[in-house]
Amino acid sequence: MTEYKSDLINTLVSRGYLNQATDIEGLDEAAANKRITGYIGFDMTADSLHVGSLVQIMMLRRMQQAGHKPIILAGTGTTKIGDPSGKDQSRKMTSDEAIAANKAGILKAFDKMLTIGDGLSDAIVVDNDEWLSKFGYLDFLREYGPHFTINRMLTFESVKLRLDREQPLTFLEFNYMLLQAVDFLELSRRYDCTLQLGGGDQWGNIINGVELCRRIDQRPVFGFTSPLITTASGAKMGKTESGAIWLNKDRLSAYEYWQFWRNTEDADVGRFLRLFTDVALDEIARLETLKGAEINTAKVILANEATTMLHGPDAARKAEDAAKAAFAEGRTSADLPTVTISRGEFQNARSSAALVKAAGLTSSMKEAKRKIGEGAVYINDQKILDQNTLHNYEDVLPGLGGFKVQLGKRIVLVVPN
RNA sequence: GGAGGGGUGGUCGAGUGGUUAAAGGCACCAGACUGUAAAUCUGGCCGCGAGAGCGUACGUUGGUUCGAAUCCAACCCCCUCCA
Repeated sequence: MTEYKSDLINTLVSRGYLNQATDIEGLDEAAANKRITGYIGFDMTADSLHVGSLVQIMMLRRMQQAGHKPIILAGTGTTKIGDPSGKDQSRKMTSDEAIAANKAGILKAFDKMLTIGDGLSDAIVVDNDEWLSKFGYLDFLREYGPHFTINRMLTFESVKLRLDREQPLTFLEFNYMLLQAVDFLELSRRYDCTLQLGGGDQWGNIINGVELCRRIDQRPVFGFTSPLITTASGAKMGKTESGAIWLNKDRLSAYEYWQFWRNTEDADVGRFLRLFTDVALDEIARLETLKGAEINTAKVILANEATTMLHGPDAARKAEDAAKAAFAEGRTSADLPTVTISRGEFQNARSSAALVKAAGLTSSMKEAKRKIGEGAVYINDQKILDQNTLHNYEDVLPGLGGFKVQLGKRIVLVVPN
């Protein structure tokens, strides 16, 4: 493997973040000689990011760890347009109010993962609405239009995908790449930002920015993208039917976040440890070689590290304890996800099926009953065979005040009040 | 504006008057096996009901018919070609 001069590039490459980069030697040189500033833009399309964006956040973190300065670009302006990259259909327009609310939610995760502030390598948050919303149409066209040819724009993956599939690509979306290119130019001027990072699907958008900076300001800037992270079995990471793995606590509890990492496939453990934790490379190399059931210790480390980084050490420890109690020792801990139900609805008892449904483990009574029939349900560690078994409120677990309701490996504490 | 094609369950995609809650694939959930893994096998996968069954559902709204996702009309949306 090539040795790079800078800590930053060495780290990014050796931990598996490199997919493509423009002039990596030039970037390496720059990063070796001075503090550089790099940014990643985030869409404000939901009120929380999910693990799909975690690689991106980690890259900013790696920059910070290496003493460089990360910029978190909140894409309020660009979200008003909608990035067509990697999507075979247009997104619905998001209202301005929703975008503002989403921004607040999304920024919470960055507080945990990065140091944000005024220090030399502290991250800063910038919003592209600041400049994008100020352009007049004619001014914008005259200023930037001449630097882009339709011929070239048509060659980009995001555009070709739509055209090939005969899916509509609106003029609105077609403009997205110009706006992102202008973002890079603005950031390079305002903050001396010389690096844009992003996911693999951002390559086209990024090189447009790199080229724009060179054409207009003759300023050499760099682009760097990460690979799309899939699991060893080929699935897109972090998207299950039961819901995305959200980064915000109010969307997904620390316990469930911990469980997500704990359930990593064997074949992914090493790669994920490198990407998503700060564990040293030689230690990871050792953990990877664990065979059979022993690799579970590596998964626990992965879960603990990842959860600590996002939700803090206390949350991680509680999640680990709760999991250990539930799976290894058959105990029940108060740190399991909790659902409250109202006693009023039922006089003195609830059926097993009703508890499973109330716990949110199934979406309907019907399904709850089915699962009971399959022998998948345990309540207070008793296997339930009859869906009509009644559970009196007096039977809640002492000390916890709730029923432990388990469907497969998912466990929820259902507390009547 | 003109001509043609199309809108089916989470998704892809069959079905063109009754045997269709709607084939099949994927995704997803659970069980078995295990190590809270993968692979494999099994079951499930609109809702309510213990069940017979009932209620909703094939872009929308009406209509024809004993009976429609399937036929007709109007409307909405999408695609292709032409202007």
